[in-house]
Amino acid sequence: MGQALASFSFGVQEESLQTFRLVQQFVDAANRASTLQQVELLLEQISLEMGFDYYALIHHVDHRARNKASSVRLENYPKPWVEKFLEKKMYSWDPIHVASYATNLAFAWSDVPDMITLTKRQQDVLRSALDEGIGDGITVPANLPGEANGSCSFALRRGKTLRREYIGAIQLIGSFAFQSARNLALEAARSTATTGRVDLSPRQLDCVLLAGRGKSDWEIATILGIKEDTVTQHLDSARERYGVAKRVQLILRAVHAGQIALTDLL
Amino acid sequence: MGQALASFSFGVQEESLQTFRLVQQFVDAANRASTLQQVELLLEQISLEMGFDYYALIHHVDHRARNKASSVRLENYPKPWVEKFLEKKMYSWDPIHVASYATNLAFAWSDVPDMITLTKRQQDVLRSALDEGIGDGITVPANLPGEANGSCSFALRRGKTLRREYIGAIQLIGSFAFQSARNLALEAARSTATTGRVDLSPRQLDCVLLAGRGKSDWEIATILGIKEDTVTQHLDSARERYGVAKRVQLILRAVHAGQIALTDLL
DNA sequence: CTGACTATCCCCCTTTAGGGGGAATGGCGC
DNA sequence: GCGCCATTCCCCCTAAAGGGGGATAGTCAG
Repeated sequence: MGQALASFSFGVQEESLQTFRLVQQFVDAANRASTLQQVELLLEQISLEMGFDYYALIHHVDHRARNKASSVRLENYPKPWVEKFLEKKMYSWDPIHVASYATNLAFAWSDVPDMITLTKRQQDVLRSALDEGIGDGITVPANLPGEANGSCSFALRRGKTLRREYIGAIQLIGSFAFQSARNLALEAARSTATTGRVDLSPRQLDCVLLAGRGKSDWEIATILGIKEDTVTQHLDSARERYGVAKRVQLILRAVHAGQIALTDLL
Repeated sequence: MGQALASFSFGVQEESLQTFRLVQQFVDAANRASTLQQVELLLEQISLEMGFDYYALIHHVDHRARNKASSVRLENYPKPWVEKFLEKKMYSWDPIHVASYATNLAFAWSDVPDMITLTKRQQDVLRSALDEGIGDGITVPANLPGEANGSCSFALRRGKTLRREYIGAIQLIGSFAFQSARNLALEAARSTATTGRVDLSPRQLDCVLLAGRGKSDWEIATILGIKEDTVTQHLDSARERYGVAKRVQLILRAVHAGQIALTDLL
């Protein structure tokens, strides 16, 4: 497996200032957007201005099955391709998506073979996309711990040659676009469900932290130097506070509430 | 809890081209760097050029305990602060770090209270940093699924006022710097240990998702319309893939790897 | 002082998870 | 075709989690 060849540019010298202004305008507009439709319109405009045919700002999840409130999908790919994509559940192993888990930087699709080792199935995906008229493109990763992975891509129709000059600009545009869309989706999701903030006691936190690391009640008791029943009691009352019945839910609620960090449990 | 106020700028109009060239130069140099020492030197130079006193390009892990090969720590914070930071294991719940899990964009430290709800302990951290002479700063998140979270920060001495004009430039500089450092560290670590990305099968994902919502094996079986033993089997093999023994750890690994979203489980 | 909360410990019980074995089917890659 | 993997199902057993019921002692605010 090779490494992502970090490349960067804002366009040739005489164009760079102009490109920069394009980015500035996009970011300002994205920050002002109050609906996902507005963000999508901005994506459409900017992709045209930069000479792209397709855009895709998506969370890598099953958009048919999940609660759509918290996951975003803004794209203008050919419908048959989208159908096939969802049908085969490609979102979890599509080579472009997998490559986006290997870097924080924007990358050209034609560089993907240098970034990850492609399985035959993944090579088929690239060919399959080509058949649907999708050529080369650029993808900006958008991964947040504890959230579904996502990305913002811009692509060309088959046969067109990718201009890499704007990859620096696209890095910024993609990042800001995704954040804007994500915030709007989260806002919409938040309005439905209100979650009151609950804090755990220090000792409860100790137990929850260790439970989150996969320790059993007995192990936690041994580590903390108290009886197993006491640990059980702490975890019982912690679950009661969050109003959940299972250990798994307790840990996830504590992580979501910021009481413990996901990285502290791994 | 408010939302991150995405802001962007390359500096005032007459300075923007100059700032852009600074970014371009940094990125070019970062791409050419062949050792972590070179990257650190670049960080030192660029932080000076942009008027910062401190830089910190770090993975959010225990740098004393873990295998240092794959985790990066380049920083010039005051030694007492670093000592205290590691001593109290702040890397896992430091408010700046936690805030960096909520966005992909560079953010000012003074905006953190608008991004996440600070616990009392986290407020103490900010005061404690101030006591050590560390004032405001800007952090660029660097989170990759399946890897330790990280970030690249630039900070000022206490009392100085943060100039937000360069936050767009810093977004790029931080991202490229981190990727460069990460690649170099990985290259060095690749010889010893290989940490491959692990994917779950579609059916395993179905089971893990429901298990993460607190369902029992029997309930999952009923929902999916298969036998309980099959569900157990899927969860067994899923746990085996991640090399973990407990259900809780399985869910957390899947969440951290971006296979399922935390918000889909609550 | 009293009531609320915390932390500690003890008992009972049922359900669930985890650790061992197996086996049959179908798809895909080499 | 052969091997690997995903998916489905079956058996065994022990360990752990969850749902009840208690008790004692300390802190802290009203």
